[in-house]
Amino acid sequence: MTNQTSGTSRPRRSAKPTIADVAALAGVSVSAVSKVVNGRSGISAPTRQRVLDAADKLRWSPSVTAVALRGARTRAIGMVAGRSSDLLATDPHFTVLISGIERELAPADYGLLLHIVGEEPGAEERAYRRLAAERRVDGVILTESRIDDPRFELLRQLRLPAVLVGVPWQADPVVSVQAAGQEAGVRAAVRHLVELGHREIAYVSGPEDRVHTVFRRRIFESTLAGLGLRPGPVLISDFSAQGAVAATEELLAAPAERRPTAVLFANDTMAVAAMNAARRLGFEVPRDLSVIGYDDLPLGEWVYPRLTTIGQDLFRLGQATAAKMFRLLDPALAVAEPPPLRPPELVVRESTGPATPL
Amino acid sequence: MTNQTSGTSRPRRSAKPTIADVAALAGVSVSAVSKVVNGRSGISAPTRQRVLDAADKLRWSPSVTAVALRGARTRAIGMVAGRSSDLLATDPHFTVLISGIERELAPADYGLLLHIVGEEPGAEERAYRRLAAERRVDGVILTESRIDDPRFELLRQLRLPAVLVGVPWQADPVVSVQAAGQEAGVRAAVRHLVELGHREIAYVSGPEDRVHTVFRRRIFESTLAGLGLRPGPVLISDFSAQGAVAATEELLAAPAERRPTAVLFANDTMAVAAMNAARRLGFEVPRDLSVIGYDDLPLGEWVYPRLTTIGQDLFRLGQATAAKMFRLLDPALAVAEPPPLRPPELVVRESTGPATPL
DNA sequence: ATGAAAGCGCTAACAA
DNA sequence: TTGTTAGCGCTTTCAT
Repeated sequence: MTNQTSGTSRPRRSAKPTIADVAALAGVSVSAVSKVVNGRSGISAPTRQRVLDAADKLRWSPSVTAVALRGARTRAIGMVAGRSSDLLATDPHFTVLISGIERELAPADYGLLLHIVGEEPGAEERAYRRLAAERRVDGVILTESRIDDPRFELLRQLRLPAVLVGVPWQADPVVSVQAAGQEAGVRAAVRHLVELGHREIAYVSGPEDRVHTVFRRRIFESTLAGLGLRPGPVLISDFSAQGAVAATEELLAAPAERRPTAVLFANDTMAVAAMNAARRLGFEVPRDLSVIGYDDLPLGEWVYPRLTTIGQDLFRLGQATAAKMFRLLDPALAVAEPPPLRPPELVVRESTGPATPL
Repeated sequence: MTNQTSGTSRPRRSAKPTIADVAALAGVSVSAVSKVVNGRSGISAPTRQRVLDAADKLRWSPSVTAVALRGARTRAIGMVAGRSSDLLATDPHFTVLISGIERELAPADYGLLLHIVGEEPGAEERAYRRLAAERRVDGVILTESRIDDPRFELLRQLRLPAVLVGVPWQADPVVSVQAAGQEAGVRAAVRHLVELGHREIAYVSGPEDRVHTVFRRRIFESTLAGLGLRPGPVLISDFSAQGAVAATEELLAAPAERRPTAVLFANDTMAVAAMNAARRLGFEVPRDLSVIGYDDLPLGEWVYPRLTTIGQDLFRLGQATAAKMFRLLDPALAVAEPPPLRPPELVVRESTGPATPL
């Protein structure tokens, strides 16, 4: 009765049930159970039902660990965020993206394994190497495409399936996800400002090694050129609020005739920080300075004045990315086609207004 | 030569190396390799070195999957966020906390498996059940303690080690992490306002089923009572910016003699949204209304006016939580003692000022 | 000090 | 249709 001898029989103590317990309870073999849970053929209806009942009763579901070891999927996707936590805290960009990814992963019973590494050189590479060596994930999602991104080669070498969120640089050998017509947003923003009479328009960009940053700056310049205008000052900043404040101070310190009357920022957080900095310097938005952000985060709705921004649906972008990953790993995983991506578009609110003549 | 017969020998194709490859290269047995990587005794120095070299050369590290199956750790901690993604996007609270957790997990080679589930009833429970049934994680971190939190019983039943971030309700049977002296923050904030001459002080709290919310409201009320004052209006809101805006509109709509001259909010995001809402209604902060937030997120530094808030070091709280989890799972994992937690303290900036006499 | 071998829970070939 | 069994990569007795 109180025996605990080896594999004698079924009365397990109280540990987690295994496939063997289910098989025993259903009175079938383990392989029968396996076939049922994996939807393989060659199982009679009554048997299937008995297995299902047993599994249900025992609250059993296959151990991902064992399945993974067996060579199949780990049912996890990795993501390495190489940003300082401070930046992460300021800019919800990532959070929204991750939420979108999750929304797609969850129904497929996939998890997201997150690694937030600092910006120390090598930290990111180490994280990917470990993910691969330990066979922890089926693939990784990359964000913030970089020019000549070293991660692509690394991942190829590591044989880790990867999907990039956003704009690839040249013919980068990694699957990427983005809406067509990326240039629409910045283009519309510039036109909007020009229509409002602005002639001296500044651009505050993120670090120059980021693809999207460079890409957008080029659109900015070419749109202006197409309108026969010359671009105002272009400042390279980081993505931080402090960076935006510093840039704003610099821009507004210029003599009035060279001072920009409008600024485009690389993200909403920077734009909002800039509005506040401007006000602190005695400039009123949008009367003295028009400001445009990027991303259309909820933030923009409740600041004062409400932020005019270039909207992209990051949540949906996350979804699409995860879906692409599924298609890459195993088309059977991609249940439903996610909603299509829309190009970024200008959301006009209150932070832009007519240029005030000097 | 071109054989691919079974376990004949070593010339693996190009797949990931296994412990056997390392053993072969080092000319030892697999168990020797295992002992070396696990720091077991009974290995001579030269052997250890040969193994290390071989592992290094092959860029091998143990498969977490196999280790986990073997019954040891999965080297992953789970976290289920039961918030709408919109709230997540607005309030970086979570992000900072997660960064802190990560900082502690990473050196121990632990990953964070994140599940963002919506607010549909049952979604959260399902997520935990799956985490447990699939044996995906060694333990879970819980946030946002709730009154009579059903998760504790669930997790106990699931035999899933859990650590709670923040204030437990009564004698909840879950390990929890928080700094001593939680009441210090709100208490100092109330005193600060009273010293500035405010007598009609409002409180806008989060949902009433949250422990920290109720806890803070009580401190608010008791501090005021201790000062011989009666609390102003207490509004129950959600944690959203919209909620804060609505609450502010309600508060400011009151006739002047009953209108609060200061408000405490449940978090920084709400406070900032409220400042903007007030301005939109023609009230200037802090002249007409003093505003205090909670958390001390970076946001508060660059809004205008700069936000007075109750600071708690969420990053460090995350670290401490992960450390506690390690201690719970296996004291050997807890490498260094994390820095001690400090009680929340008032950070006075620009959003609070003297009460303007009627 | 070192190695052989038995599983951990599962899947998939192969038998029956 | 059903069951038996050999591993997946690793750790851990138990021999040697």
